[in-house]
Amino acid sequence: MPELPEVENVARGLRGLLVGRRLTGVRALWSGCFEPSPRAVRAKLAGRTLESVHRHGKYLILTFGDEGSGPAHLMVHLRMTGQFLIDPAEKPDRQVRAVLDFDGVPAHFRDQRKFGRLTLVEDGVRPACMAHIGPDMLEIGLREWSERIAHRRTPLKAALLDQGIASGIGNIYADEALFRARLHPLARPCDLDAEQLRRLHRAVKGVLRLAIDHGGTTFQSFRDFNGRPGNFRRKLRVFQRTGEPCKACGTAIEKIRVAGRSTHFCPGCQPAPPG
DNA sequence: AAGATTACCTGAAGGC
DNA sequence: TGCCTTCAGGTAATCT
Repeated sequence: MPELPEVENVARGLRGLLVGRRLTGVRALWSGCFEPSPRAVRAKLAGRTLESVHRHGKYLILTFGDEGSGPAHLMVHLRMTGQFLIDPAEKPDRQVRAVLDFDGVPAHFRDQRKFGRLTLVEDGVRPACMAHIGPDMLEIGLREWSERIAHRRTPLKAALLDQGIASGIGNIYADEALFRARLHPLARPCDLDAEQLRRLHRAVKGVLRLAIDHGGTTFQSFRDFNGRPGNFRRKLRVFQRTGEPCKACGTAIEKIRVAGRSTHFCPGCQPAPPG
């Protein structure tokens, strides 16, 4: 389940191995992952050189140069199960949806559940799928973040997952950040004082940075560009630890449902909000 | 208007 | 063994 730390690791891999190479082939094994179509992506990008790889929230932005018309971009969202495997030893398996060839180096876009998308974006056009996306969670400062979240009445868990407030947090790191900030997932942003907001902002950024350093979290499907799993899993304090003792206080971790998502917390460290 | 629900998909896991 | 149901989570669209 790629969230910001996993996507950041993918971005670093693509950047290190593919920038400066020419996109020599675009093969669709499942055409549905290309927007608007494999044909359009091929027509616009084939033959051009990958100039940069950026990340914004959970999006990857591949920018291609050469050609008089100015740069063009391929925006990638891995959604739930997407991965990029660079120069894999094996041929594409049944879950590989696209192969991008970079001067003989194949990049397999693999995605079990077909939710991921590779979207062609013309330069200067703000793509529709980015229109509602807020600032990247690693870039946003306490003041701006507070302005965007502090008036919300929805549960904290839902607010953290709202990509319009700040982008990059998913289910795993939302739970982990709330634990580290000692805040209950059902507490409301509008009820937090300045100190609690500061603590949460710090906890979110801290857990994201730590996870990046550990190569992300792997449950079933996340792999880095070499096919290696991330090893942040052993650092998790609450996520998928239902019934196990809290590492801080020993209380059994509980699982509830918030905003339609499974939510893990420690009742001892994260006391219920009043009401 | 914001919160909740469903659709999009596939595969793993659990129940019987 | 095997069929059936449930669950997993990111996001857009649809409903309340």
